[in-house]
Amino acid sequence: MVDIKQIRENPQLFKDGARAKKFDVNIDDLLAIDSTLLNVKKKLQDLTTEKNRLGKEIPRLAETEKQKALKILGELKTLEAELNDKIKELQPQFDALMLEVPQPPSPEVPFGEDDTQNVELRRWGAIRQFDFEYKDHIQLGTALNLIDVERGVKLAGTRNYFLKGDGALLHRAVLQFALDFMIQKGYTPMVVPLLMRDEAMRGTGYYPGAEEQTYRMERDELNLVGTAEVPLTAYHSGELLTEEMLPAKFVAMSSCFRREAGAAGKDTYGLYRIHQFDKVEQVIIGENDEAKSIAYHQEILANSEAVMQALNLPYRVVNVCTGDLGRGQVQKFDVETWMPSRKGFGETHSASRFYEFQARRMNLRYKTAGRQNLFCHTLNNTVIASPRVLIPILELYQNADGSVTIPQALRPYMNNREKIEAQ
RNA sequence: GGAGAGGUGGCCGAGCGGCUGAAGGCAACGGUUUGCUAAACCGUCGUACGGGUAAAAACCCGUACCCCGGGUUCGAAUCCCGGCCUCUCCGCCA
Repeated sequence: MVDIKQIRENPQLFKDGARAKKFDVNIDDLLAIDSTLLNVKKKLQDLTTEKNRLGKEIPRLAETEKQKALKILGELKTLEAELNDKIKELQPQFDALMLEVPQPPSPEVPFGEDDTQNVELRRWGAIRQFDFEYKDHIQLGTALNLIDVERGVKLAGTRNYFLKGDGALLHRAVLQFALDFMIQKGYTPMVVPLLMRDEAMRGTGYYPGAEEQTYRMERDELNLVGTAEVPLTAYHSGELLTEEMLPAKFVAMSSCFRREAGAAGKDTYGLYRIHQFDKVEQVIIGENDEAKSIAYHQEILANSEAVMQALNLPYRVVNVCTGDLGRGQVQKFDVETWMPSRKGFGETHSASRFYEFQARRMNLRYKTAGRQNLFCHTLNNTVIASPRVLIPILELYQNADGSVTIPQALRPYMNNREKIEAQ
């Protein structure tokens, strides 16, 4: 959520921001409701002042005076009810609109329509040239008995899969490696609940908007998270932290669930777009300071790059353009990893910073040394998501004989083996 | 699932329908003392919104807020109803 005062002062900034991000929200309507609401509230306040004043006199008045005062109070009460009705009508409209207003993007963000207009910032690693006919991850996974999509679909429908044998081990290895890496960087490891109340979904900015993308336990009014970002970011929601607690750095490994509604027919092959996967996620809850936020953003991006470099996977970093930004994001860097079967880079990481956007929604604040209460800044990024990252690992580490070399960094997690071979 | 208890400020915890924005304690902040730290003592110390003076810091006035929403009342933290949440005991289960 953004600050209504800032909208009042500079509505154009928010109009432009919404348009660039391709969100449809009527700032003029919002401001009109805001000013009416403000006006009604002021009237109500004046009226209440008068009511309170009169009420306090009552016990001290003589009988006739008292009756007179009571009569006036009665009239004031009818007026008060009218004003209250007006507020009850407008306040929900105001609140709903406020949840819709996007955070304006940083000036660093390139203007663009969609992900094709994201701007590449840098590349790392050499893209492997094959001197034999390479297989894609499904072919490899089937031949080596690592992946079973057919039975996943039989039991759970499309976009489901089993990982099996070394496939299951490789999946665990890459996640554990990433988690250990982050712990060593000083991030606090967390095991988090995956069924979240609507409040947490709203607080992180997923609701309203991502309801269709979310599996929901209707009976219990709980939502299966699409990322550990939700529990980690909302962990301190509603709290007043002290400045010494910041920055709070968390890392969690969790399963993630996504309905992929609206993606029908897209990326239907393989393990790229699936309903359930596991992810190690990093979250920073920081001070209300843009320079610090930007530094943290670089930090979480560097963490993910370090993991990819340790795995020796070629990737590029893109500066995500305005049209591809979420409602709350100020700026987002995606890490895209080379995937031979896609003949291109596929998104494997997404590093976002939000400034106060999420913290405002969840009332996440801290007290400064100067004893001022400020909203925190929040950021998050993928550390590793699997099985998506198994795509480049399997495909890039494959050998002409059909075996797959285990990346050096993962060998300690795979009983120090060097290769995955057909049994 | 059955029975009961409870939700008050950063935290703990009192609270008679008007004198309570809320006792007391802890924490925090400022100061005195002290070679330093600690202790002791004195003082300050909720949030949001609106209005006023102001460049700002700050200050003043008002309103709201003691889980949420309704109600009773001239007046509600306090009484009534509904909801949400937490805890304890029993049962069941991992």
